Amino acid sequence: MSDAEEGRLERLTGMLKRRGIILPAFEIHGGAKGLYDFGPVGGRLRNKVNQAWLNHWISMGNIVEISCPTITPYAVLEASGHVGEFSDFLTDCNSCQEASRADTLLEPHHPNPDSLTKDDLQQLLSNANPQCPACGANDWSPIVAQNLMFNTTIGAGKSGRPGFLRPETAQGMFTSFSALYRHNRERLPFGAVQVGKGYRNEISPRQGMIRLREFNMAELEYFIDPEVETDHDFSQWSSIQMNLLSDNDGEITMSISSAIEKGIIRHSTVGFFMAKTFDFLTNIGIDSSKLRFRQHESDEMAHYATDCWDVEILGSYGWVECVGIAHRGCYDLEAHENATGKTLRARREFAQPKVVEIDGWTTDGATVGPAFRALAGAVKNAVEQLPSTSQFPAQITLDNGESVTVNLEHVKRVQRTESISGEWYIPHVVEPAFGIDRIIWHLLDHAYHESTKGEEEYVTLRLNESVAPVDYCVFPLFEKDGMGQMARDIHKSLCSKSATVSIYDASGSIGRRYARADEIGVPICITVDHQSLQDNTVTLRDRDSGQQSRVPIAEL
RNA sequence: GCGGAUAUGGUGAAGUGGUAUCAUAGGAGGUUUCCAACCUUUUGCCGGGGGUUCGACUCCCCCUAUCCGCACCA
Repeated sequence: MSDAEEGRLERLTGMLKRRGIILPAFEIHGGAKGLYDFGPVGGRLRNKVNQAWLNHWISMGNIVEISCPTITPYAVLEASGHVGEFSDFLTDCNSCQEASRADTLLEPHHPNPDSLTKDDLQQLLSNANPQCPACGANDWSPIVAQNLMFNTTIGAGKSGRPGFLRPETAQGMFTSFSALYRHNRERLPFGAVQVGKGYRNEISPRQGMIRLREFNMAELEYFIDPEVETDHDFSQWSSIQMNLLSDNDGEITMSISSAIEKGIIRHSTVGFFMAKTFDFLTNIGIDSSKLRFRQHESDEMAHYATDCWDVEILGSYGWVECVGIAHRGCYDLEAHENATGKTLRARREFAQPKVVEIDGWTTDGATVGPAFRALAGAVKNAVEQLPSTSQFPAQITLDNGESVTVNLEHVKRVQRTESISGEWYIPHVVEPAFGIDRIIWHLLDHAYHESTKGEEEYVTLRLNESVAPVDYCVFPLFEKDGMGQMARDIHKSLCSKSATVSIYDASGSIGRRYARADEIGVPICITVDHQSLQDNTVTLRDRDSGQQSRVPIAEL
């Protein structure tokens, strides 16, 4: 970063703090790393970005909003792979209190302790009871999962269950898949969105808002049938050249639809959400020339993804990943199915029912059971694999390698015709995941505009009006002759409109008040002057151009 | 986690072993017919904890936070 850019960054963060947009949290107690407050101006900014995000997706018509807890039982994140991928298992030496990684301690006792579940590690630790490398004792506390997820205990005392604060909102969408599927009348594609907090106990939070320990995230899970080629309409983006950083082809500029045709974007639904994401970001004020899509290299991909594009935005900290659009395949639903034994599937009806001729053998339970006892199940499986032409008695090799003699009395001929109308499958998921704090940072960074007025430094925050925290400022030119009262009345009537925020300000010169409004990005200032008293008009002053126009109060 | 720098009103800075100065911002009043003007007045600061000392914002130790490298990063 150059000195000039560093100076700008310092002035920007100073302004954000001074004007109550973004401030270090708990500062009177010394502060806390990676935690920030959105202040009296920033709180509303955050809310408007969240709302714009929700509206953007819900308006697609087949996307619903849900809200799941941030406190998440251990089993959920174990199933999703987060416990294995995100945690180290630690145990404390009860003698010297030194913490050690359980998998490291157990390396002499297991070929690959890193691959073990927590319960298996605990078992192995209890049995092997290795020496403490620090003090030589053999007395270990119970294993706890620790590191990138915040541990907690759900419930008190012996009934407490281990859990975590969620590291992403996505899992809630997967665990409530059945309700979503039913709500959507069992038809795909559909999506679910969630906006909320996520938590990661980062080793080293840095760069202000960029890496946080508690952060605002917004995720969309879009469930699709992998066998249906969806025909997305890309016509509205056909003339927009996107900046793409492809894994194989490097830096290229082309439309989303061409990138899909050329196979650079590997899935058209991923491409569709890239285009929709481009719209969202530019609609709220991200500079499109400072936005690019970067494809993950295969070795960089998260443990669940099969194709992934990040949206990176250029700001004071360089190119920063702000959105990830991942094709997660069936990874998550399958993982939760395997862990719970519940069905998380959708049904696909065949165009023509499949007619299946079944012609073979099965076992007669009444004779096979007593004859083969524990092996009866394996015998059944083996017999059902036999061709219809088989002769009995027959010598059969079971799955476990054992050989048995099956007589005619043990088997039954099976001959029937079945009609199968469809099948169950695990939907695939395309997930656009947004880091709201990082996006807000870049909105502010891109909007922050320094100039000089005469001798003085002048700051304008050119926020898009869809996210500007304050919609209007109302100023009486002077607070006398009834101008003050008239301005107050206008202010009150603006405040009474839903989703409208107005500030009344009568202190300081009019220029000073405009400057204060410009600094927090108020798009329109309304001024009551002497003429207002005569004809009930006021001046509207545009933030970016400084242009004024006169309109009747009734038309505000 | 390692190495380096830093921490003084809301913000930006100065300074001293005897409780602190300046600019700017904020409040109140005045003045001004539209872009940080002016006058009067007022509020507000030594990151936290130990130690040395008659006395510590200042010297020493520890902690916390911030910034910059390195490492980590779904």
